[in-house]
Amino acid sequence: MRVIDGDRAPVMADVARIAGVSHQTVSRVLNDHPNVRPATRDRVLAAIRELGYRPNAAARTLVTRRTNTLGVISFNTTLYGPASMLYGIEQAAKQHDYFVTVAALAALDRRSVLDAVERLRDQAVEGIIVIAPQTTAVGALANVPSDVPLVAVGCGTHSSLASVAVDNEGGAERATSYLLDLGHRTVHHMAGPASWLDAQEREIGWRRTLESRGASVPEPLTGGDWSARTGFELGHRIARDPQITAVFCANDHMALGLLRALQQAGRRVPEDVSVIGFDDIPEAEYFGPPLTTVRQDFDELGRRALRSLIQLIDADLSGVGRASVRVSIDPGLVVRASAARPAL
Amino acid sequence: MRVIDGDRAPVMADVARIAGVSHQTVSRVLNDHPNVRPATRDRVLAAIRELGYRPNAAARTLVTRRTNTLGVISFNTTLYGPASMLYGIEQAAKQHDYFVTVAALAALDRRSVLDAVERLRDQAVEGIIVIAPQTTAVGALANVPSDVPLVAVGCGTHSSLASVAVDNEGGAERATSYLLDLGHRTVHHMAGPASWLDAQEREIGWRRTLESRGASVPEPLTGGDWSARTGFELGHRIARDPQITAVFCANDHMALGLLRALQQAGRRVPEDVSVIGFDDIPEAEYFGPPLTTVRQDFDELGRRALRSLIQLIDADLSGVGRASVRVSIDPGLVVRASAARPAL
DNA sequence: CCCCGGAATGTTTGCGCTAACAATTCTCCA
DNA sequence: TGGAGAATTGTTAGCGCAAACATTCCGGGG
Repeated sequence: MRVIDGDRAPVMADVARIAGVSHQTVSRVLNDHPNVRPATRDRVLAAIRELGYRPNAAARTLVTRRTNTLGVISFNTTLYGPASMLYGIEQAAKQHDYFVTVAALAALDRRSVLDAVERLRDQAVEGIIVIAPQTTAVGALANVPSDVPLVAVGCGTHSSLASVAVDNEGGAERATSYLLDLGHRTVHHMAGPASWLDAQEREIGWRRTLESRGASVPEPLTGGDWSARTGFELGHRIARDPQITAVFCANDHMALGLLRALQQAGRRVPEDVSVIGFDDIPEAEYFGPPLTTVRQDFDELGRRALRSLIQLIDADLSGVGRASVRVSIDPGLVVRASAARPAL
Repeated sequence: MRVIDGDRAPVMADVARIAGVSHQTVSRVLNDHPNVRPATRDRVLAAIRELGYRPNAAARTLVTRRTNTLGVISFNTTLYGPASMLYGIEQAAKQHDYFVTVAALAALDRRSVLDAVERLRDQAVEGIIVIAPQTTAVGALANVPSDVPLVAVGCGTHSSLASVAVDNEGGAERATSYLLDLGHRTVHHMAGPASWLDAQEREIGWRRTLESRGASVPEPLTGGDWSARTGFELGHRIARDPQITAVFCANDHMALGLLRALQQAGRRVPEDVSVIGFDDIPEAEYFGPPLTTVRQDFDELGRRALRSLIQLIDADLSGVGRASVRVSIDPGLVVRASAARPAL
């Protein structure tokens, strides 16, 4: 018996004593077992309320071997995309009675990713969602021991992992076609960081569209890192080239930088240059001018990822072999004011 | 004995058997106890590696009564501020060997906040950080049973809670003074949502500055919800009023909306109207024109909150009474191109 | 040479819970 | 009215670990 006995948190046995039943009956009430007389159940519930009893999660986990916890690994939760996905994941997890613990990645190398996985496994998460859309990360993930279900979200659909992603190529194609349809001879591309799958896929979609439409394929502008800053820097190059009439940017932030660079150079959007982004961040509508862009539903992406993960977990629990989940979501073009027919 | 005995995860006893020691010695090695002969330690570590042994967190928690887990409650992790704070918190938590589980708030009422707290307590978190800067949330928090340490971050410093926050009044004062110093007769204010403490405090700082400098205090523009959209809508009103030469916006996103509205109305920034924001989001530098704004270091805010929380937890553990932590961080003005002297 | 004291290791106990099994009550019909 | 069988409740046995206590080992001083 402890010294400070009075303020020890109540345990199941305490509840049982008050309710005049065995602790097992308390357990049955808590776990919604059938075959508990309603009157008994009520007595137990009353005792629980009276004591402010709260089941000990660790003890339960120890015997059931379930933690009801999922892990989310994310590179930079500060970006709009990852932040939204995390939000969607948490919302959905709550509904499925799972907790979500996050592991932010300090860097992107193989090592950091595996460390994060280890960290989460130490905490005995039942499954992991990875928001780390870089080739290195996806590569590292292939090495993860398969005893923990794992879903990659927004990491392209080409990897061998279970994954949920937007159809980047399709989105890029839509944007590029739209510009071509407006009458532009060709479309330039401000690419995202080469190490990101999304960037690669968007570039592929753009290139493929130009080729299939018989348009010339200009050298894409590389070196961007998704930020407005690099969009601005690369934008200067675009602003200097009067040949360029249409640009498809790999994301909205870079598009913002480009708009700024064009404005500074005195080139009007969309009269002189048409610009299309990717993501549809909430601010895109208020850029100058409002940005035409490809919409990604990050929230939905997160929810879908969560659902896939739970499928995987349930399959594991019931001993069924895992079906390799692979979900692709179709992005839509949001037409606003930054793209128009070219001047003659 | 279980049917599937072969692939059961190894436990401490397995390691002990392989290393030829007792399970307690394994425990000692794991917990860095002194008085373990180096040779023994090596044998144990080798056995651990060989088996791929991983301690069972639940079992350890059951006996130590420590989960090494912290909870973060956040309203909308999609916003730049909360997302950054969450990031800072997680980074810091990792260093202190804590896990972070998040609970996103579906709504802002008292009930949702308390539900989130309950959820986290069910998971036996050792402490909670709340990122929910609304009056209602803070009010609800006052009702939380005090057996779990709790720190509010970015929720103003006026509540009775332990808190870490930016000096909103100071920041607002800095922005307002700057505009006044440029020669504007007065400064208008596009306020944030009235239910947010930050919004209230920024408005107070703005008002106090005008009063102390003897400038007239115009009616603030209300109804904003931090979004570019509402900034745009309220912006129309500003654009129509030729008297207005300077506006202090409660945050950068609303400032973006305002810039757009002014541009649409043909009013130039900063020649006709000066605009200052609050937050310094990464994009602010690339607005048209680059936004002069008050910088909040969200990352640092998150780290500080975490440190405060850990102090609280340690105080609890060692039985010392909790000192009421209250940290205030000084925001700085970032001068860019959206504010200038008024036209004569 | 023996014994003492600390270093190193082992044994036992219990954390709070659920599963498995055992025991006790009801029901309902022959 | 007496059971058979179901419904309800109780008892026991771990889950995997760390703390408390018990034991063994070892080196050096008397």
